[in-house]
Amino acid sequence: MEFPNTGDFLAGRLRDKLAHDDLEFIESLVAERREADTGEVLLARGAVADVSTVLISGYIFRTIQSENRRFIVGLHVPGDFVDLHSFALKRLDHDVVAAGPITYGSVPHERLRVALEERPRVARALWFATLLDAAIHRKWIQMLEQLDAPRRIAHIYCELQCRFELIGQANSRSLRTPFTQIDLADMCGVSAIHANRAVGKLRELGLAEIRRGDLYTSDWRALRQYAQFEPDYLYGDGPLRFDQDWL
Amino acid sequence: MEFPNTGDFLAGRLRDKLAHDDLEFIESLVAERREADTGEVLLARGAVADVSTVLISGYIFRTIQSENRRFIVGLHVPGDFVDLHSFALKRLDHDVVAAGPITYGSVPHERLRVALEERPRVARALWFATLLDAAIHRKWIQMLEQLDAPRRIAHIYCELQCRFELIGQANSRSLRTPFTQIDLADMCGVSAIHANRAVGKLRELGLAEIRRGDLYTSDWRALRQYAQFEPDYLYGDGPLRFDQDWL
DNA sequence: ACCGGAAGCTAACATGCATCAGTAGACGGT
DNA sequence: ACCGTCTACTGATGCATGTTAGCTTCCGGT
Repeated sequence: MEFPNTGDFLAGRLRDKLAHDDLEFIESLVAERREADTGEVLLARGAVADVSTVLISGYIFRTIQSENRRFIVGLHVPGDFVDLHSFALKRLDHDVVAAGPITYGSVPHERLRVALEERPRVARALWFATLLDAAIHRKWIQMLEQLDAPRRIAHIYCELQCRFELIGQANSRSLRTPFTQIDLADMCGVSAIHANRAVGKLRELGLAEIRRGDLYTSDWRALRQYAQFEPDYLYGDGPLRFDQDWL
Repeated sequence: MEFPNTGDFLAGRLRDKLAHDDLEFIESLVAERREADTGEVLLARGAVADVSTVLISGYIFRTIQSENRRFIVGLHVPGDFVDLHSFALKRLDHDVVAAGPITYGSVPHERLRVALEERPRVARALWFATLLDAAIHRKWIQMLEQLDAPRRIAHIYCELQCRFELIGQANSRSLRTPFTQIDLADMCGVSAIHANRAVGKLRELGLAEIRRGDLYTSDWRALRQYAQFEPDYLYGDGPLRFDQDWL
């Protein structure tokens, strides 16, 4: 799960948005590299932190815990800053949790503060990252308003695949995740049993095979069409494409 | 719909977060004051703007248009900056639309750029505003994953009431909006017919009466409890309370 | 080899919601 | 005064999803 072709471990979505020395600078912010395992809470709702976290390998959930049930309201891939807001908001409204085994880096807020003042391009890139998160949130809202359970699951995997493509880590025929069907259910807002039915339906339709979280398909295009997935909102290529030159 | 007790027309959520001269400064950014009516698109998906918009009175929807249907993915009240992202993202992934008659102010990006450089406290306040939007998005995701239609409608009104309280514009027994039942349906991801039944159910339960978008209730507490509404995520008072001193 | 727990899977029934069809009142245009 | 359109409202039917219960498979621990 390391970044290929480079020693950079955190370039992620920022890679082609920033000059090389800015990337190196961001990496130099990381004070420590750590590991965590399934279910470990990196930052709990309401807690105050003096570091922010960047995901290096694996997946991270944003979850909101209610009385009976856990809801997954966001999902992160390597290269994402997962709690930049803890810097600006002081306390987070939700939990940040490891989904499967991960490695991550810690960036002390003090270094972040200095960086934001001295490197305007870095500041903009980080702002872009939080706005991208919001765009993804909006897409999830639409997805929940519009799609039935099998399409929601397909959409989530399509989004993940696309985000991996954007950081150069996608495989063409499979997408490995440690998600259980319960995780999928909590992302889609359906019961675990129904998530199981939905997975079955995708298999039945010949669109995708999901086993132990790993998705296998021979036809991403068909899957994307079924899920009504349109990647514009990720600001990669296409009509909404983001250029750092803009700012 | 003017702000009470002051000539300030845009203090909004920022009022108690900033010193008076910072507030005056933000207001001085507004180059022009305009009006718009139901359905007018202030900023279309994919369009490039050289101004950002602050809502002065009325309501604004964030919408995503799909082939057959419109989805409302966000909602704004007076004092909100509704397209700060157009500044940083260049192009927006969704439409910004007037919900009923509104007045709004336009802030040229050039002024914004200067302001962000020269007034760090203002920059932080605006960053806070975009992060607050993201927190509201997350709550909507949870709401859609967790609640049935009547509770979703109740939750939306509770959130609005709370946001008006935070800007000092709430009435104790009623909440006026120009929303049609179709609007409510598009926010909740249900059909207009079902939105109608949901409104009927709230009336039947004696929790609230919704007529032409206006909600009347004698017991906000009961309504909040029914909708499982907990206002933490709005970063007003309470455990997550936001202090500008933090940064 | 055995056990126990977690994940995946299935069936049967109950509820939420969509869809289709249709009615009634409000409103603006002519 | 009339018409058409938009919004609110109602009933009937079918699909999507929740709930409960029970079963299997896999896997780690002893």
